Amino acid sequence: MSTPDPKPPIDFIRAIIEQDRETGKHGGRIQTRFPPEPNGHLHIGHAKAICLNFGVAAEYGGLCNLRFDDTNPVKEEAEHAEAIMRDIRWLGFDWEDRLHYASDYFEQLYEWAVKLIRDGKAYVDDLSAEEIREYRGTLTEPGRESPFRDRPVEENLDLFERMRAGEFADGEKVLRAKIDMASPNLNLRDPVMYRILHTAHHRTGDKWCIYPTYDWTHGQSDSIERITHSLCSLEFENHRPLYDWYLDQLGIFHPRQIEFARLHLSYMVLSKRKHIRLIESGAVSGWDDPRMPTLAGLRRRGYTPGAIRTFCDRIGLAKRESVVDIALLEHCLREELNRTSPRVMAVLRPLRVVIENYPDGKSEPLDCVNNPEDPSAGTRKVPFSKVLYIERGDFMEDPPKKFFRLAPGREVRLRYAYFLTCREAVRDENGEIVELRCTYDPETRGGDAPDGRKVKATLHWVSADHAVDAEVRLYNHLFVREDPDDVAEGGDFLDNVNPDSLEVLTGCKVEPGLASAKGSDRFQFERLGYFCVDPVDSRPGALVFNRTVTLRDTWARIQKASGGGTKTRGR
RNA sequence: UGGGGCGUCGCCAAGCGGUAAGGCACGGGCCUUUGGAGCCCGCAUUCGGAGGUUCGAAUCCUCCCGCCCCAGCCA
Repeated sequence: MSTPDPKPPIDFIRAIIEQDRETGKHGGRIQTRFPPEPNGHLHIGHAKAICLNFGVAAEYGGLCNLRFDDTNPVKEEAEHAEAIMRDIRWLGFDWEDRLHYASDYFEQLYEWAVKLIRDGKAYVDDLSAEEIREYRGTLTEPGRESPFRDRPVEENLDLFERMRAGEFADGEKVLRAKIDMASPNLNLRDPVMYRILHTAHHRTGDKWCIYPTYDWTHGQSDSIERITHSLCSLEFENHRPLYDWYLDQLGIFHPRQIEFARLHLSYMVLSKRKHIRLIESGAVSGWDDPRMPTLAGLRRRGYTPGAIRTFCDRIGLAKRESVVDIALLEHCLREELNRTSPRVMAVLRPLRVVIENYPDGKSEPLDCVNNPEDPSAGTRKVPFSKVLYIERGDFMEDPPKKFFRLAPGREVRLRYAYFLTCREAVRDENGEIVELRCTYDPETRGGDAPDGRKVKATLHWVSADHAVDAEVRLYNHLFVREDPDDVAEGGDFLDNVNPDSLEVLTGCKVEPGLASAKGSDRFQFERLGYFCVDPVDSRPGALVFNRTVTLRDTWARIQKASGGGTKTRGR
């Protein structure tokens, strides 16, 4: 009662930052940055880094920059930078006027390189790429020094200037830092600082034909921007001594780099290289395919930025490589969608129902609640009539024990409408059930029986005469295994692509109010899941919905537990 | 048999010498006009393993085992 609330646990990075604030480091100033390379698209793994960097800055009264690490002109494009900015804004973050490019620092970097040469800390090397590799040594053997390592400073200066002037061909020379060819850390074995690339850059055009490597650029870029905490993923831990070396040689502002484990998700693949292969193999339609873990794909699928943000808050932050269960992401999604999505009725696999005792030609508007989680969402009218569609999976002629939906002779409730009793299943010449003959109880309008009798199930429905047709795309996990890389000898992650990851349903029947749905409108199709209008393929009169995520489905779990049984057709 | 990291419940993750938080998943119950939502309960005598220090160890020491990263003129 009177004991003060214990401080909620914070992650190790925030702990370091809080400590730095207390000790007054940098005068308490906090500055972070998100440093993407403008190639490829952002995915949910990047979202973790974005939420961390922008989140930390916001929490501690600091600032977060957006900086494009555009040091490799052969791989980068302006259009990717645009897509990345759009994705970050969509996620809900704002870098205001702090948009930077590593390429803005090329001139400064060049001057610093000259300084290192003057100080005898860098040299121009004529070795070829292959030779450099050979000279580097191995994990267990030290490397050998290049024969060009001890060139006089004046010669290095001259050569480096001529490299910049374009006198040499690609690959002919490089500038290397002179550190230690015997270091057990291979990054310190005279790393390359500049390579010759006669390639136009998306921002600097033809101004340069030598380009700084990432390792020579990153730390100084952070320094220039006065980044106090430079957060990056684990694989850069081995590079930290190199970044420290550069900063120390230059005697410039020294950010603190802290590494954390990047995100891995079950049933997903989070690497640019693999995403490209998925696209090129035709497994998915593109970067924004709703099955892709890219922010573009998730957005099109119907994910909300808020759900992704809370997911990033809940996965925690540590140095241990881990694989987060996709169920956690889906949980965060449902949590938000449940609160915010208007309910609507849609029948994906229609089964015709004729109510024999309902007057021909009559139709009545029934009151339906838009969102039981949000009274302010109000109600709407949905037309009811003699002929309806219900979900095929909601009827079974010979139901198993725990199935309590419709069956011959059984009474159920039609949501917001009436109690309905099945009298007969009508079959076609192939023996397939094509229609149900039913009766309703006029006393149960609205869904309650005056005599107090109960039913065990409530079904969604759509009036046949009023229904609007739609196409619905059902998505399942893109991979068939939790770890897509879990393949047989010589196999490939593409072998694990789920052949049923996309199921397209046409002739679905949705309630009439949906005719005007557009953009990326989100809905809960009652009893089925959350769906959104596909922002690229949907048209008025030719609606297309994407299933964002299913509702939790106890019945499906019961079926699965009891040995699978019938395939979950209706769900 | 070089260096750098990491090993706490099925999956994440707190914990930092005082006797294992929380979330997801899972199981059970209540409630319910969504088999949804909500509510309640359960779920690590044990922290990769083995020794040791200590009144007391997931936390300190030693050894061992396992996993990840590094030999791009990628980032």
